[in-house]
Amino acid sequence: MKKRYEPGEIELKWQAAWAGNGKNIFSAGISHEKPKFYCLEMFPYPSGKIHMGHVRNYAIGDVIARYKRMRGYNVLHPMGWDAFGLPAENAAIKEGIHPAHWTHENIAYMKKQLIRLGLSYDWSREVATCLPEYYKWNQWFFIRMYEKGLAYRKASFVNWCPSCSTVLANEQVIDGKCWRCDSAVIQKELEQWFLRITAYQQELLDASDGLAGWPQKVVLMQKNWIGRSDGLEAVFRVEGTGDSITIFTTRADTLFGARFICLAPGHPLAEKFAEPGALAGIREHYGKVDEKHGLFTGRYATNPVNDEKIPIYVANFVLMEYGTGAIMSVPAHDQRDFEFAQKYGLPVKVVVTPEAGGLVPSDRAFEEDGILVESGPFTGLKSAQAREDISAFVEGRGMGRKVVNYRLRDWGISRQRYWGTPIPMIYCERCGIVPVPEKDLPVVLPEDVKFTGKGASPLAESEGFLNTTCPSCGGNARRETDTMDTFVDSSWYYVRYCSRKDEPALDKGNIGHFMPVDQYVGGVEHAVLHLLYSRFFMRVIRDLGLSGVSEPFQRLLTQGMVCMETIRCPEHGWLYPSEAEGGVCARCGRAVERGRTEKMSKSKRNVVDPDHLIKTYGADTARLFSLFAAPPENDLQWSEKGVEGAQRFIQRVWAFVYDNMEGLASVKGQPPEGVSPLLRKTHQTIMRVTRDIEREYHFNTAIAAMMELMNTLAAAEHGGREEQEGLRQVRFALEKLLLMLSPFCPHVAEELWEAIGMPSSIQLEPWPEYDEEAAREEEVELVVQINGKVRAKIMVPQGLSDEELKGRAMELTRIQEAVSGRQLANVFAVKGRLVNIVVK
RNA sequence: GCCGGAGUGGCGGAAUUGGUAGACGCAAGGGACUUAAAAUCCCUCGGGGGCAACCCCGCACGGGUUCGAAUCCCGUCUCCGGCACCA
Repeated sequence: MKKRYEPGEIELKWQAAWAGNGKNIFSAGISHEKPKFYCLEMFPYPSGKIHMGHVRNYAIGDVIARYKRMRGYNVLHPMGWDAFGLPAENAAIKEGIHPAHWTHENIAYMKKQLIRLGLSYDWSREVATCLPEYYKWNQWFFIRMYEKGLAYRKASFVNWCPSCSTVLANEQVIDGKCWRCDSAVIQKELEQWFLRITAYQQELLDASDGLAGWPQKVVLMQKNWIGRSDGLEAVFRVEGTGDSITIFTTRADTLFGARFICLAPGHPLAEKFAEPGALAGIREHYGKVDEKHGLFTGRYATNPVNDEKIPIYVANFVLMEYGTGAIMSVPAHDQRDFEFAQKYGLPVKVVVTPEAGGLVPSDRAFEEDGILVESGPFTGLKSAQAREDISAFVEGRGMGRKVVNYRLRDWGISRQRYWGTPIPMIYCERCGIVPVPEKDLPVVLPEDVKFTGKGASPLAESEGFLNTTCPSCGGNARRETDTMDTFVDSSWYYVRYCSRKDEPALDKGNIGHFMPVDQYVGGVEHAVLHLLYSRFFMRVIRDLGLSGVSEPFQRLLTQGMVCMETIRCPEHGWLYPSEAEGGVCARCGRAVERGRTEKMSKSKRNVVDPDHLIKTYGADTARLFSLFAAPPENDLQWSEKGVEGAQRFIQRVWAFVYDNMEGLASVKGQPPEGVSPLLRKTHQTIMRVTRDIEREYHFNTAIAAMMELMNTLAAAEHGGREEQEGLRQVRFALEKLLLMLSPFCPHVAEELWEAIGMPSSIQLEPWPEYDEEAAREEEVELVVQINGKVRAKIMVPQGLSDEELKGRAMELTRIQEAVSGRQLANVFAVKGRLVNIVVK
């Protein structure tokens, strides 16, 4: 053992040992002796290099995996690559590198980085979604779904990102902008393929409440995204045409207040009733959050509840995609209708008044529930009751029915790009749409394509790909040239991991053994994207008979972002820390401004390069700091000084072993016999660390507890060193410390374990047990309060009764003085460690 | 606007079945070792008062419940996240 701790050296040594010439000690197989534990982290997009967010995500997952292995589980801990996507294609356009080449190079580099971090993955299950043997199964799922009516094609207005030249799903539009590139999204009408996630909307919603191991925040976001609302569909007959308009409302209680009808510009009757030129004017404003625009059709409709005739308008703010594409407008009780009515001089009729009394405001809509007025036989009812009764009344007249609407839309998966899974469909002039037969899968991406970045997708220009024959009639046909949204790839990869690369992809036995994922770890940014799609896919997989599991992820941990201070030069903008040494800009010498702490990003230059970090401090330190600085679900503020502090702790452990080598060796294999503060502290630490890991993975406090044990150990070293029993205790404490440290800092734990003469890998050791009896303090500090204020602290023996504690407290001189001359009202004793004396 | 979550030292964070506020770490100050520096080790470290034993004030702010509140309840402010013409 060297005196100096050299992380680079020992980390490479142990990484090689773990990989063990092809026989990775972390590979998992089906086990009948051990319970399984499936630990999964979100796989990365191979963008080139890993970033600190990955380091944190994977450090968290690795501690869990290693901890569970020590606890006797058969741990499945795989890793792979979310390898399709736009950056590869953009690189092809810009630099002329083929996306496959670019992607595989990045994977090779990033895989080295992950191995260098000492992450305990089973690489025999590695997937890359861009490989035909992987995406074949995307196509297979697609065809199965097509057969079941879960995949279908339709024309609709879609979210279009002009910069990415592709369609985006609703979930991928953030604040009206593209989730990838931030460009403003526009609406465009296109034919595309959809997956019918809405077939599972109610099941997904119902099951949400069962996601006990998920952050409630994420569950809530999913529920809101599905957005169930219960209401009434009511039929309004159009005067003199024989047409009728069905509207959807959640406020049947306001039906008597309906003053006009609004149709979406895309509604069939809007086209029938409105003059085309004027309608086009309204359509221009459709889907935009701006002023309301309306057009009177000249027609009137009859309110089914009181036969009142009200005018029909076309309005830009009514969405065709939700409900029926038509609404009744109640300006008194809906702010949007109120604004519309104001603009077009339409009447307002109040039908609900505040329950507490008082007037309905005249400058805005009164949207709350209340008491009905001027509502015929329903006048006087409360809103909730009126909704029921009016709905029943309309239903009874055969003019409507109660319905449930959802905000969730089907998932549009067509992407007009090359680097994705080809949608396995063929268009035949004679037979129409024909799926590619299973024996012809995969439909492989052609290699010989040009990436110009202009015009249509490269696939549409590849003659060899485009032209094919119809599987059904053998005639000329052409292929679908759109590829799948890459979220399809990631919706089932956790199922693929259940089988090794050399095993069949969807093996029921393997899936049955390992699914569901016991612990999933990743960023909260996927709360409604990937996580909802995966829950949908898992149900499809279940309904295809491949698994009995409905929920893919038993427990979910969403880790916070990695943040760092930003630095700005008034002239040169954002600076890297290295460009601002001494608080001045390296280029112009002006004083820099220290900005707020924000998520690490290249554009703000507040990034730390993992390669550099590992080179300087080693993987163990990088891991330790990532886990120590904050609990996993919080944002983490990166701090170079904090990293040094983490390394200092490792060095202290190292130096302690080095300095005490002889003594430690002399008592090898001799367990301690006596009791001592050090032994007590050791048992207490095992208790705390175990509890902190089990309880919500609070690694920061677990590490703090280990630091405390190290502090105690360092202090104990000086006393009684000659004595053999003392040495036995020191060795005992140290062994336990190394065991507990090993999931966090596996390399240094392994090295020191070997140094103190342990014959086999620390990875194979069980997690240490604690003895509650041995952890108990002989004496406790008794806090004595008077009227809730601390007035004394004394040491008393463990286990005194409440009465004895009160006695001990009362006999203290200080307490006597404070109490004398006042009336004793009450005395409380709490948990054997606090006495509160109440005096008046 | 609606729905969530959070406000604790100079900083990251501990302490929640109501019971010693500030564990652990960082920064800062002082000291030891050294020719010197680094490293290491020791001490101090929420604010105020006092020679001292000690006392007062402090968990965003204002109330309340309680013997006792960072923790429970009501109100206010600020910050963060999600949704956003979803009828």
